Parts: sequence; structure tokens; C-alpha cells
Amino acid sequence: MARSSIHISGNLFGLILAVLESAPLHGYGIAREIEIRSSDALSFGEGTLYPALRALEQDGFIEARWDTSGTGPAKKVYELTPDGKAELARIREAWRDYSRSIDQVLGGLPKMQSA
Amino acid sequence: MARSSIHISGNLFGLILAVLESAPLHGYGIAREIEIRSSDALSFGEGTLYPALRALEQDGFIEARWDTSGTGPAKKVYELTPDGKAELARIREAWRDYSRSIDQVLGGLPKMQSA
DNA sequence: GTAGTATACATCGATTACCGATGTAGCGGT
DNA sequence: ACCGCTACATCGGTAATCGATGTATACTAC
Repeated sequence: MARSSIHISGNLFGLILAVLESAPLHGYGIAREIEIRSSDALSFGEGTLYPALRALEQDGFIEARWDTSGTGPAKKVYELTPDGKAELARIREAWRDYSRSIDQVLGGLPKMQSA
Repeated sequence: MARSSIHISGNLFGLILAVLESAPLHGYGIAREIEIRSSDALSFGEGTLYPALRALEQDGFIEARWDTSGTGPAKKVYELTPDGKAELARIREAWRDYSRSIDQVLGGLPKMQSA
């Protein structure tokens, strides 16, 4: 279950929306999927996850429906709305700007920039 | 002086140490230099800067001396210590890991990855 | 049948980082 | 004389998120 890696700090909403872009998924599954996609580098607990999902839902970026069909406890399955897709695009752009800026100031080995 | 851009969120110490790697500099100048290097994308106020400098000094990553030689108010000039240089290397590595992980999950256009 | 484990939801208080406002003061220009 | 820039510093508030805790369902093993 891989807790105790680096924390999320600011990108949580984007990560959730990005996972939901591939397919609708329930909360618990979103957290697991983020761990998988990041090779266990990014991880967070329920106290971080559920409030974030509620905020995204209130903003109209995702929509929820209950799925009681499967086995186990009922699942609240979230789906990306058109607004959410637009928000994801904005977040991606902001992240790219931000990380490029940090790279610029932080320096170290350059990332094979174009001439 | 160029406030109101994106915030720093987690990388403040690294940015300061990276600037000091080039040359010793005083607090106010560090803030200006970060703005310049990031093309005004990264910016923060005094309430963010000075507490960070004090924390870095307490951790032994930077050392301060007063410079009263120049014109204007006295300047507190900070210099990177060997420990600070090591810490900067750690921060650079952590940032690279972190941003790579976010890229992986966030997706969008890939950054011209190696085959 | 009941104990343990994994799934799955949810809330709450504490912590941390950061921002914005405010204050002091020296110096240069008009 | 006053404004604006440099340069230091502190303080209170806020937002993000972490950790702990609680509830419930279902499968597996004994």
C-alpha cells in the first residue's frame, strides 16, 4: 500500500483528473492508480483523497454515481465532466510552466533542451 | 515588483540555495535574482523570504555576514556552506524524481523522452 | 462461525508552508 | 520636504494535506 513516499503538494487535483481522463473510477481505485502510474513514488492517505474529490465535485469538474453492482462495499464512481477536462488542460499547462521555471532556477543538469 | 505569479510550494529552499551556488548574495537580492532567472514566473514576498533564510541558516546550509560597505541600508550577505551544497544536490535529485513522477501521472504531451 | 485481511467510504484535528500586511530605516532624486 | 527604492524584520491568517480513527462489506482460512 506504499504510504510514506514524497507528498503531493499542489498537484493533487491534477493527478486525480488525469487518472479520470482515462476512464471513470472510484475514489479508492484512483489512489491506487496514481501509485501504480508513479511507480509508488506518489502516494497519499484517505484524509487527503476524499476531501479533494468532494471539492472537485462541488466545482463541477467531476460527477459521482454509486455503483452497488460489484462485490465488496458500494463504490462511488467518478467521471470527468467537460469542465473537468478543460480544467485538466489548464492544470497541465500550469504545471509545465511551473516545472520549467523551477528547472530554470534550480539548474543542475539541463534536460536536453532544444537549441 | 512582480508579485502575484504562481507560488513556490515546496521548492523555496532549493531555489535559494541554487541562487547562492553561483555567488554569495543578500536576501533582497536573492528574491530579485529568482524573479529574473524565472522570467518573473516565480516570485514571493518578504514574509516568505526571511523566515526561509533563517531556517536555512539554523540548519547550517548557509552562513551570513553583514556588509555595510556599499550604499543604502546594510546588507546581510549569505553564502553556501559545504552542507548547503550537499543539501542542494539532494534537493535537485528529489525535484527531478518528483517532477518526473508528476509528468508520468499527469501525462499530456510527453517531453521528448529517450527511446 | 469467527478472525483476519482487503476494499471502500468518511471525518476531524494538527501541522506545515506560505502569503499579505505592516513596520523601520537609509539613501537618491526632484 | 517628500517620494520611491533598497533592505531588513515580524506577525497573523489561510490553505493544503497528513495521520489517526471510525464504519461497513465481503472473501479466505481455520
